[in-house]
Amino acid sequence: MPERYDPERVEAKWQAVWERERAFVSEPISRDGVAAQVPESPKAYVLEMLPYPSGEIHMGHVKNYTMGDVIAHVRRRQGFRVLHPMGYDAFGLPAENAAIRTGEAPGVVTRRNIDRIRTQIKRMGWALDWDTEISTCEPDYYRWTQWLFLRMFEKGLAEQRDAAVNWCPQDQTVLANEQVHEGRCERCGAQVELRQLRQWFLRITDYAQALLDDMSLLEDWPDRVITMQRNWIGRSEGARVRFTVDGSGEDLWVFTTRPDTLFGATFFLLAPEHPAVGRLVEGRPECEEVMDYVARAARADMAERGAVDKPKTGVFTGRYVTNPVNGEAIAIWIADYVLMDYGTGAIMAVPGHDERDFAFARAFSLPIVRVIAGDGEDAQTPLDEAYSGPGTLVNSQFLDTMTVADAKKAMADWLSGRDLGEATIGYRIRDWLISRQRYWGCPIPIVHCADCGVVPVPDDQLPVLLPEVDDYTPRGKSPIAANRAFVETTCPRCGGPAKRETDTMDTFVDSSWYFLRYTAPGLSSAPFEREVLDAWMPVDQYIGGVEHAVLHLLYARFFTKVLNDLGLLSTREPFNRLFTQGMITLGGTKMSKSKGNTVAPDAIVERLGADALRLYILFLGPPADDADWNDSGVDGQRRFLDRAWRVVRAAAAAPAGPLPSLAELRADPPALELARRTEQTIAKVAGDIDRFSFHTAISAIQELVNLATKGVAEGALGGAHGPAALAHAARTLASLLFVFAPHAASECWEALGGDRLWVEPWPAAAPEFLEREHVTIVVQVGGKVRDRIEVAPGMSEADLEALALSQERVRAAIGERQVARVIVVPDRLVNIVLGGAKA
RNA sequence: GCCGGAGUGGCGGAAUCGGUAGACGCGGGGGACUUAAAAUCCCCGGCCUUCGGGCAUCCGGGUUCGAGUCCCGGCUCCGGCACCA
Repeated sequence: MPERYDPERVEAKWQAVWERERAFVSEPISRDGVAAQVPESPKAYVLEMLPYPSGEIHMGHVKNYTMGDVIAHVRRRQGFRVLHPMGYDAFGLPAENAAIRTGEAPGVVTRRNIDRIRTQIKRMGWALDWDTEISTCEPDYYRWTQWLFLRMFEKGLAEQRDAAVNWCPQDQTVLANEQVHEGRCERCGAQVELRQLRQWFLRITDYAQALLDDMSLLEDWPDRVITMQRNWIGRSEGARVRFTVDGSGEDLWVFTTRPDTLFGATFFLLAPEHPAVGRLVEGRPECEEVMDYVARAARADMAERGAVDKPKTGVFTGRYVTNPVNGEAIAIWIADYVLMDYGTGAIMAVPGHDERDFAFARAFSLPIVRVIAGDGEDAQTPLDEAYSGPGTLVNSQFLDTMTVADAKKAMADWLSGRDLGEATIGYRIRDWLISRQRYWGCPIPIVHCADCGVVPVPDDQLPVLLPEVDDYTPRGKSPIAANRAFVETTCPRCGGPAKRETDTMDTFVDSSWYFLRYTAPGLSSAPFEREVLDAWMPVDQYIGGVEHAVLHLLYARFFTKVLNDLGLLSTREPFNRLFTQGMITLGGTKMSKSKGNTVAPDAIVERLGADALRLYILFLGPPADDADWNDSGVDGQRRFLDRAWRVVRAAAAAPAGPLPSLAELRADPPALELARRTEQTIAKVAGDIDRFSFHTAISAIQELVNLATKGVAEGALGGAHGPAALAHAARTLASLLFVFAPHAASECWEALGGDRLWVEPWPAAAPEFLEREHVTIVVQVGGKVRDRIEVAPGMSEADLEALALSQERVRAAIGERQVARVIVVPDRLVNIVLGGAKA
């Protein structure tokens, strides 16, 4: 064994061994022409979110994949069959934007980037099954994305419809609701506009309740992700109420969570985008002013329009609706604070009990009526602000004197009895808009025929290949629309001339099912096989960034439920346990290439090795928290590997047999101490990894190394059993360290005479060594620590009390005062509670 | 505004069930080895102190023999959503 640890040589050596011996392949995997056999052993599907192949891995990837690697290694050595795959989320805007700049095809850019990122991933030494590698931009993958889209189309879950949608003027494409933050495109930051367009949607709203209900099936997800999804789905209980327009008799429906306040509805509001607006004002004197307001609302960007503190604006239509409960005619106004995409786009305004309606009523001098009386209020108490607290109904005929809760129910019953409405549930979540007017994505497998309408491409004509184009610049429609050979086709149904759909799919569609394809990479007959899929799903441990809480993590849950309903797989939820990691920052701010404040993993690996980086990234702190990068911290982990190496080297230089029994070791206290610490470390590391406390697991290994180092340096391990204890400590050290620093540990293991550490059973602590020889009893007087005494474990309470009271320092602390009580916690402490002065 | 989370040395953090606050690491100081340096190893590092001890886990209360940990009230910071009827 060389005197110095050389990471460059050692890491290259073991990476070559793993590749040559195909150390981390999984079974079963579906392959063409091969019948898969499901082994008996329990399974562990360990998955990290797949990377976008930008060409460079970053510290977030290092953290993500290293955590997964630890779990996968431990599970494998615990006897599980493990699936730990890797792939690339390869469609998307960055490659396309690069293509627009350079003229190079996105596919060329992407495949080159994949080659680069694969090299970097391999250099980290993660135990991945490279046989299952997938890339979402390849036809053998997106063929099945199209196939799944068609299954949804058949079930009415994919549909094309006109809607007011988010348009990003920078990226020249529509966006899903989930991809807009504070009125801005989450990708480029441009202010999003609303446009009325015909687009493809997946009906995720059909699954809103299931997405809430099935949260109970999840074994371990972070609270905040659950909360974010719950808020995003935004369930609220209320009622639908039908109002009828005076004159035309047209029905306008509203959704309200407060049907109890219906007698307080003094006016009626429509969103500017509401389809009834044009009809209402057509040919009326208000028409011009109303259409002008509508046009202005359409131009305003979403962030501005949505500002909470913005003064209320609106315009009167000159029309009225009848309030169904009291027959009153109330004015219809248009107001931009009413949103077309929530509820029905129309609301009954109850200014007495809704803050926004109150502000609107004040701004336009509309009537305000009290229908709820809070504590100490009655029907006449004036309202200087909207009251939304608890109380009893007033000015509300048959609801008067009821509580709010009772009145909600009574009104819902009253409405449904007269066919004027019903209790219903509203959701905030909107259908998932998946069409994109961009090039580098999965083509939507649909043909538009003048005679047959929207026609799905038959399965046997898949994949619809993404065609070559000359210019990737988006101009409001997908660049592939310019390729006539692609667009002009024949209708699969009638054989007549037809045009292909030219929108591509949101890349989040690609990543909504990739974790299923890992069980059948390259299978040409189906996206996956149910038997093999069921042998792996659900993912046992999923790890990734929290930024996907209401994007990928919601979409993947939706897909899984749809596929379950289609009978394609058995599980209702894709990810049984989820861990969301914190960011690695530099100087407290997010690392970003554009700001130039990044630390490249490559450079660290080159200087100190992958193992030091892997250790450091996990040692930084609790992995769920953000953590700040510190160069000298990695140096510290490199030094730790050197210390571990020296301990192993000392052990290898003095070969010894197995660890003697506890009884034999008692004759050699330094050896016994090391043996005990070794077993304690085994117990602690396993427990810490189970609770994702990698940094304390590494600390424990460091403590073991420190103790062994000290023993070697001081020559304390020269006794009868010293060499055996040292050898045992060194072997255990390598065994535990392996899951964090697999290269160095494999080399150490080999030097100690071991073979293939990655298949070596995970160590179990010998219980007899975990029992302590003696325990420190803390002696408190009046709750303050006054002394510490060493005793054998298991000493009786009476003996402990007597011993504590006999201590000189304790007696001094008690002084002249009286002992009122003595609390004894066996093996831990004695607390002497004092009363007053001695009589 | 609503929802979620967090406040512990110079720094990252530990204390898993209410029982020794500060493990492990970084940085700092001292020592050994060396002609010297690097590397390595060892030791010391919360604050105050009349050297008895006193005070210390964001602040103020409370429960308890005992609180970083539990309860109530505040402050600060981070994240998510936000005119959602």
